[in-house]
Amino acid sequence: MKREKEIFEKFLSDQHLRDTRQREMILEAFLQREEHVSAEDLYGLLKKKGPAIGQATVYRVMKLLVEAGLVREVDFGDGVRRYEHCYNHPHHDHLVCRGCGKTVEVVDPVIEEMQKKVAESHDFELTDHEMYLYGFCADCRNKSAK
Amino acid sequence: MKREKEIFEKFLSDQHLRDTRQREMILEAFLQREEHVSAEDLYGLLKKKGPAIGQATVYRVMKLLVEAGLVREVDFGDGVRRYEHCYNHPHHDHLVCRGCGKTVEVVDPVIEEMQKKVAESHDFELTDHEMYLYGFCADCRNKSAK
DNA sequence: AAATATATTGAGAATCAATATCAATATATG
DNA sequence: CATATATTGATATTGATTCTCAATATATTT
Repeated sequence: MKREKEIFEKFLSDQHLRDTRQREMILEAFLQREEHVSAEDLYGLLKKKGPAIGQATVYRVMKLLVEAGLVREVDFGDGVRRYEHCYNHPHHDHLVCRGCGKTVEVVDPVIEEMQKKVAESHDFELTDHEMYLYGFCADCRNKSAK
Repeated sequence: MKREKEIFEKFLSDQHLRDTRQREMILEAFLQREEHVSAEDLYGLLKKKGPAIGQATVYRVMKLLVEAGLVREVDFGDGVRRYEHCYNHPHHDHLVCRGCGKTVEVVDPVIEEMQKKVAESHDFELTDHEMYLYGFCADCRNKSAK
C-alpha cells in the first residue's frame, strides 16, 4: 500500500475519524495527478469513474488531507484554491508564467534563510510562507516577439 | 492638489477616459486610508459620506487605479482582494500574523536579488512577485502562553 | 447481534466576492 | 447643437466554497 494511504489512515484513526470509501477514493484520485489540482478538478475526475462523490465531500476531504500533512494549498491568484503533493515533495515555491500559466517549482536556500531572519527581526515566529514569482517564460517571450 | 490625483487625471486623459466625480471620490477615499482596504470596505465608507456610489463602480475604479500604478493588489489568502498604496510606497512584502491578522511591511534586498537570479536561471523574465511570510507576532505568542 | 451513539455523506440551498448586463445619464467632440 | 462615446448604478449572474440537514454508514455498548 502506498505510504500516503497509511499516513492518512493513521491520521484518521488518531483523530477518531473514520476511514471511508469516499476518503480513500479522493486521496487516490489526488495521488494519481502530478500537477496542481482544484477540488473541482478532482470532483470532475471522480464523477467520470464511478458512482459520484458529492462535491462538498471533496472539499471537506481536501481539508483533511491538508491537516494530515499530505497536501499543500497553493494560490496563484485566480480565485481557485489548488492543491499539490506534500509527501516526498519537499517545500518549494513557484515561478508562474503570466503568459501560459506554466509553473516551475523552485527553492533557494539563501531566500529561505533570509526569510527567517526578516521574521526574527520583527519578532515574528515564522510558521510558513508563500512566494510566487511571476513573469514570462522563454516560450511565451518568443511567441509574442513574432 | 495631491500628486496622486494629478497622476490619475493624466492617466485618464492619456487613455481617453473621463475624469468623473465617482472616480475622484473613490481615489480620495482610498488615499485617506492608510491600511489595506477591499473594494467592499471603500464602498461602505463612501456610502456613509454621501450619495451612494454603486459598488460595481468601486470595483471598476480600483482596477483603473491599479493600471495607473497608484495601487497594488494584495492577497492574504482569505478570499478578499485588498489594495495598498503604491505611490511613494516602494515595493515591499508582508509579514502576516496568523493570530491577529496584523501585517508588517518588509523588504530584504538579498531576497529581491535572489528572486531575480532564480527567475533567470529558469529563463523567466520576472515581472513581479508576491511573498507572504506567515507566523505569530510577539503579542499573540504571549497571549497564548498564558 | 441488537441497540445506541456518533460520524459521514450528498443534494441542494446559501454565501460572498467579483463580474456582466443594460438602460439611463453624463461627457466630449465635430 | 447634434452625435458619438463613455460612465454609471441597479440588478442579475457567475463561480468557488461552505452550510444545512435528513438519510446513511460506522463504531461502541449492552
